[in-house]
Amino acid sequence: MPTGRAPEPTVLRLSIYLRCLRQVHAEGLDTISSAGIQERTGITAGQVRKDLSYFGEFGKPGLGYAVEPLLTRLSHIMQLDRPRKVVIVGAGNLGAALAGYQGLRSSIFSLVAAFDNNLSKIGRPLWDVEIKDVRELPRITQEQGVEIGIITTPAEAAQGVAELMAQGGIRSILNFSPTRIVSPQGTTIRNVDLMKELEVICFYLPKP
Amino acid sequence: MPTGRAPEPTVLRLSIYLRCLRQVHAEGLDTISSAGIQERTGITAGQVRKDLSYFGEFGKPGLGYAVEPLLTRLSHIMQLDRPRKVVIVGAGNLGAALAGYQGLRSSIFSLVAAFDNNLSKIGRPLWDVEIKDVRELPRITQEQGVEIGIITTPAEAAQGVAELMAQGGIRSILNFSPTRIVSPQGTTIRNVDLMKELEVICFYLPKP
DNA sequence: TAGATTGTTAATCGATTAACAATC
DNA sequence: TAGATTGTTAATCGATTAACAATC
Repeated sequence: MPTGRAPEPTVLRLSIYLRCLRQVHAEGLDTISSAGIQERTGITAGQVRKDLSYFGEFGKPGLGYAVEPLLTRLSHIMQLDRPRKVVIVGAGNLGAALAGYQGLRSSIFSLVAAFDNNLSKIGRPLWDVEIKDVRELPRITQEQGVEIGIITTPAEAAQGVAELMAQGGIRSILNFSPTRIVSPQGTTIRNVDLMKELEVICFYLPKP
Repeated sequence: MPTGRAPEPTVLRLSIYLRCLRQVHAEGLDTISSAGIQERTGITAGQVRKDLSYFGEFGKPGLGYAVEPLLTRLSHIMQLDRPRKVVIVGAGNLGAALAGYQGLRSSIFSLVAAFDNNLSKIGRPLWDVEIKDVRELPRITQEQGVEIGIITTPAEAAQGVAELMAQGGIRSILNFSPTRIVSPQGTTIRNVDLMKELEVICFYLPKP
């Protein structure tokens, strides 16, 4: 029986299970055991069962988990069962690369606009969307019901953009700028810091 | 006195301290307390002291930490005190965006080549480097003493690329492809999974 | 010196692992 | 049924926080 809240590491793993299950499903299997998930993800079978148990009882002793129902349940738990609108702010190289992702044109996510503050970019197309003036962000996201914002601006602009996003009704932000953002009231932020990752792998370089 | 090994979360924070110290140094301060670091990073003062204590005693009671010496010491601990050569494999949108990063043309990192397996890309320039045939990777990285590899290929190619990198003497890999790589013997891999991050923020969207 | 701040120890908190009774 | 595998409990492990004596 699901007791309190699931720990964050569990949530991260949930998305790994989801990817694993999609693949297993595509392969046509309709059942998988926690041991099978371990084999494919490297996450131990006990951990898998523990993680899932935060959300309910999905398996049958002796049989394992029915792939498709579990996929459906986990998608629902992760709130990936209805389309989410996304905007990207910062139409530089990284913003453009992310805007091109097929994953942002899927049944789960749809990219509705990109924004920049650079006049020479505003009005131009970026893949299949238009680059808009960032000052229009709150209005546009409000009108369209955008729920997710991706920040790919330089560090200096990030905090201001986060606040515009909050104004525009966005509640979840993925921040790629190399700076700490103070979460506007009511928003969740996840940070992806590419230079930090690069520095961290240096630490793990073999010591001379 | 530094006892055993530092936990991984500590290493991640080290790179945050480093960024903070660089900024503080640029502002011309020459001393900072753990409380000052807390103010700028959000990491509690006690945590800061604990983290640093895994590596030595860097502060003076009553005074705090001398910024420049600490910067030097931490850079050394993180192995960021001499230049590291980097290659990128996968010259798609993301690879191109990362290859354009100024941080890869710094005193810490230098990008020496990009690789792809697509004949129409091989031989073309990508920013200031040339796109080479991925089959040449082991030879080139070996010759040039490349230590870090960045993978921005599709999932299917990632494992093979990691093995080529290992052959070429690369010991640390940053993997952006959405798949689990089994580390070749002697290599460390860090994974950055953009679609996963996007899925995870959906979990934290306000529940209806 | 007195005030400030470190480094470290002990207490707490949280997550992972091991193990097994329940059950398909 | 017998074998397999779940969900869960208890034990372990590891990281964070609180607190304070040492000391600049």
